[in-house]
Amino acid sequence: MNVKTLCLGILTFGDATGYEIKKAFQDKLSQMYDAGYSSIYPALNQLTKEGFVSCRQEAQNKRPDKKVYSITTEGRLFFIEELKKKPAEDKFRSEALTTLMFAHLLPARTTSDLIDSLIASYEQYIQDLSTDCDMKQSHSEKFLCGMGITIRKAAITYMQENRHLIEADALLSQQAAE
Amino acid sequence: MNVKTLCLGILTFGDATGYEIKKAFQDKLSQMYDAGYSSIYPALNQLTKEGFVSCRQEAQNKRPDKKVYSITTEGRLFFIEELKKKPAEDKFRSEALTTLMFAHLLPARTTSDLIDSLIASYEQYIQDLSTDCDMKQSHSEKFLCGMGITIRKAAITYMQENRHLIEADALLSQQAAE
DNA sequence: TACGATATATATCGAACCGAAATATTACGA
DNA sequence: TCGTAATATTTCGGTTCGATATATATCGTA
Repeated sequence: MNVKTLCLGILTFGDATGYEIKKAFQDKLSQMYDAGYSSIYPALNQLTKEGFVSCRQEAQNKRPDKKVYSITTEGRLFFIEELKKKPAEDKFRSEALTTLMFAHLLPARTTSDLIDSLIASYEQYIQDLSTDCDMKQSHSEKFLCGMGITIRKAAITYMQENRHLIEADALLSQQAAE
Repeated sequence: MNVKTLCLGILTFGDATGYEIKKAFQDKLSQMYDAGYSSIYPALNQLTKEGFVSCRQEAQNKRPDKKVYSITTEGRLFFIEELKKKPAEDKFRSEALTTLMFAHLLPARTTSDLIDSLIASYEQYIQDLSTDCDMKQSHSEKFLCGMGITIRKAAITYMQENRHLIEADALLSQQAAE
């Protein structure tokens, strides 16, 4: 599973331009998989060469030509085969939480501020997602959306209940330094 | 924040070889940030050129020379400056959950099996982490470890309580097709 | 004892992916 | 009117990933 394959997957919902595919990544999948233009447009060119999508060019008045992509029968078959393959392990990367491993090198205040702003950004995320989530039509989308909210709520509660572990360390090492 | 910077960070805990740095990524940071040899070794070469680490070569009997890296004063200062920068947004990527967006293209059984094996892999992860977590010395490590466990537990509960949303859809579209 | 698996140790290739910028126009709100 | 957001595509450079190659020691087990 990669960006190329997922472009194909998004086209199973209907024809779309590269720009619209990028929006679909954000609307439908951003919780679980994101992709940028610099991955999507080259992917569409490759898929066209391979015969998995077809492309019709629509001229627009005073805008760049719109290229509308459709999935072909071969593309559909290929995508379903890819779906059946064992998915890769989930990946999570957080620079903010990584920073906490080096709390001993920073002033105690910085550590606390970092946790505060991490909690704040998660709360913001939950708020944005909650309004989105109600508007979703399909059950799958609601499921994924709710998953994103649940995970972040659990993370916030955990941070609030356990931040003292890290903050105590930071204070101690600061006192030792003084 | 990137692999290069984090190699520097790991060296603040003490001298290490590339191989040992890889292990430190797994032991200390795997929850939050992972890196492979193909990122670490070139990073160490660059850091050496830039004067942020020094390298002493230790000959070993019948094994390749061991290159032990130490962080320099400039390296330490540079790392602390990097730590102060605003961290990038957290990133999460799950091919398994992404697959669920295309449940309508797969037989209903496959969807259920997918959720089952996702729950199983999270449970395995929690078990592995729990034993690790008790052995951790520093509070920061315990904090991050606990975070990983908490998030996955929340995800499992959510999936168990809401999987029917997706599974009902899959059954319906299958009946419609028959 | 022989065999396979695991651990130590480094290097590198190609592919995938990301972030940012360039380009050009319309539409909308302050 | 001025700036910002939306529509739409392309591309550059840098980062990262996955896989493979090389070489040896050690440990368990059949």
